[in-house]
Amino acid sequence: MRTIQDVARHAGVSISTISNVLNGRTERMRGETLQRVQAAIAALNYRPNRAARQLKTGQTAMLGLLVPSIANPMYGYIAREIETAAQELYGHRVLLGNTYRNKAKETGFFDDLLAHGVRGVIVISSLVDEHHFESAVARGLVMVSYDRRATPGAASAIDHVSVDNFKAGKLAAEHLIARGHQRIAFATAAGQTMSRSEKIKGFFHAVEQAGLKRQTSVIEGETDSEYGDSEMPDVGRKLAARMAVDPKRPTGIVAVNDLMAFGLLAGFREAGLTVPGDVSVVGIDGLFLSPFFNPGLTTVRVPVPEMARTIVQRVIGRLADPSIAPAEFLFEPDLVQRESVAAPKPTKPSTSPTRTKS
Amino acid sequence: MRTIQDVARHAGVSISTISNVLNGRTERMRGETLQRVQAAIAALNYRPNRAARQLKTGQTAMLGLLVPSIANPMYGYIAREIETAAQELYGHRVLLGNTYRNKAKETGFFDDLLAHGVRGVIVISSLVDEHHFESAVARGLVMVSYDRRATPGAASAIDHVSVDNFKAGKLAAEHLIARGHQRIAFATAAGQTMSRSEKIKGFFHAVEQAGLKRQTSVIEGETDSEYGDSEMPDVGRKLAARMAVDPKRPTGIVAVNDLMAFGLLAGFREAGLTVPGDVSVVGIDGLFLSPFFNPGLTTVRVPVPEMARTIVQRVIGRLADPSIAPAEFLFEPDLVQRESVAAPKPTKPSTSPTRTKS
DNA sequence: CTGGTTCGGTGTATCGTTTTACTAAATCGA
DNA sequence: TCGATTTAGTAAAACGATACACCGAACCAG
Repeated sequence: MRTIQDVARHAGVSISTISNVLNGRTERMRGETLQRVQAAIAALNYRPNRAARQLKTGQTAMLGLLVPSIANPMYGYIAREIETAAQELYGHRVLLGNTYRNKAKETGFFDDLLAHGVRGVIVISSLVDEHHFESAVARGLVMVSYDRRATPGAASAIDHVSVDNFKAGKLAAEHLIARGHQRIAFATAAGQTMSRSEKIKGFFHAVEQAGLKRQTSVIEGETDSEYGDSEMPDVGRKLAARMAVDPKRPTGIVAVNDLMAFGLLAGFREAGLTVPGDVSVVGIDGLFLSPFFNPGLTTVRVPVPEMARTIVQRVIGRLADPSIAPAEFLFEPDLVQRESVAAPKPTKPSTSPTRTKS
Repeated sequence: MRTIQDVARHAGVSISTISNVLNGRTERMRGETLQRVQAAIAALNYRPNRAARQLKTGQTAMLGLLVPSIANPMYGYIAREIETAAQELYGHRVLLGNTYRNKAKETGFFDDLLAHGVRGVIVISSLVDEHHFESAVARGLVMVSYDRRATPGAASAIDHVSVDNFKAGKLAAEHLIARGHQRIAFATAAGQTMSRSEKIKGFFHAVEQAGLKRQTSVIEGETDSEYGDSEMPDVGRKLAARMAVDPKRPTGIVAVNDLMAFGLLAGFREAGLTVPGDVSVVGIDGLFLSPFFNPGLTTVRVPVPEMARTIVQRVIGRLADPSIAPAEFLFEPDLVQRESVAAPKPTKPSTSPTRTKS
């Protein structure tokens, strides 16, 4: 590897001059000198040593990205958009860490980022205890969090960019209600996270507006899905098996996310029920795989690319100007209809068949 | 952030001594001194500055990981296993880059790794031209490649760890043949990659053994799937639509990967065909989502966690000892049976119905 | 002619470590 | 008791960049 010294020698100028052109201070020199320096850089194929630069300036063009598990296709999608935006828009690289929703792993990641001189970090986490976040911020990290609303009232040191989960839950429930469902449920994994409870609030809001409150419920999987990927469809499948044997089961279900919806689909099928014939299901996320399931999954889509751009722009922006105050950004989800929702079968066979036909 | 100076002052020793304990040279000092230093480190919550250390030693505990798209669940899975192994087994962090199978992006990633002082890189790529890999190795990178066989004969500067793709294709075809299929096909995207052609060779090997060669074919999607994720199921869906209208279509299909198989499933369903009733399909990969499709996808599983550990162990090992020669590692895939394969329907309706019932 | 400004650069301390000498004190063998 | 070792630790020169303070020459107004 070439050093700034080599370039200086090759161009016949001092290293200060090289450094000046490297950092855009070209107004201080003759065009001819600039040319010579640039020629030397090109000739030697010189790239500044980032470690040296970082040691001196304390800055590095790297961002940390912490996800529960990159094997979860939703996080993979978000990560791809974030990495691409960071790279193409701002020339930053990203350091990835899987946390498995484990606090020690998250803390360890922050330690390493700090040690590596990385000052900007994007976190996707749903740990309820966010104390270690605040302490990481106190130690100098600029943090933006995905899909994790600020605790209302509490002034946060962290940017929050999330989808409007309340609206997502509401949209899903309203869709079921509009199709005529009266007994609906919200299916989720055990354990509360902020985004989950927002979705549930929105879901109940729609239900109450329709006067259906007494007939609706929240159904929780037996275990929390620790990583948020492989286990999630499994809890959906088990939930469906449980519901299938209940004669008073809901006719329409909104799943906390698409992965759970996929599991629900499989579970109902295995129990001999058809979707949407016997039961309707709507997901939340809008995974690229959802149209390929059978039936194609109706789901509430999260605008991932726009959110990713905002996230990256916030970290970089606040890194450059620390006086910018943390803020909260909310994005609008929208419903995409496919084949997993239909009108419910009439509740009692004794009801006049004309009502069904109307 | 504390520096080694602060610790030295706090412990009442020189910075050399601190550095010595940091680097395990504890045999050169009294136990009492060691204790004092450790206490000081703990008291100040000191972490060595990696940039400074790297500037001095030229080493950094970071690995590069280059994937076509982290939104592809298969790459997400591999990435998770690699990151976890690197972190837990060797304390290394990973720098992620999406390449979109674009040569300029790959080259740019190598440049940045070098500039950041990262010397070990893991690449998942299927670009046919591997010249830029060799040149990156020449510039000092230690590289291990996933699922990309070495070009036979040519001594490579790169480690290759892959699944036995020949066997994967063979296993899939044999399964179809064992179930009685006589007219089978291999479905792939346009564009050749090494792993694709190995799979096809294995596929044909099985077909020839069974004497079925004349009736079997390779069916190519119209466009290459540029990223390897969202587009892949789409080409499968279109392929299925095309096949569905062909009266002499194959009764059994092996898909180049699970994502394409998912698309095939959806495409046949939309065309009014049932799987496995009208046509059987088997995938390759063993994605965690494959059991949740309808029907559950029969697929050839690749042993990702074991491969990930080998990959990481190779980079780290060769980084530590440059005299180790690059090698090739082949892993065995295995078939996991689910519901997407059945015996074919009898070819002609005029055939005695007793055969069908038997 | 002279003092002040630009212009076009350069010298060098510094960032936080690592590591190769080097040294003062203690111990030891004969 | 003396020179040689060993023990326990330290001094200081890098690593490759940045940026502040400086400097000589040319120019210019009065």
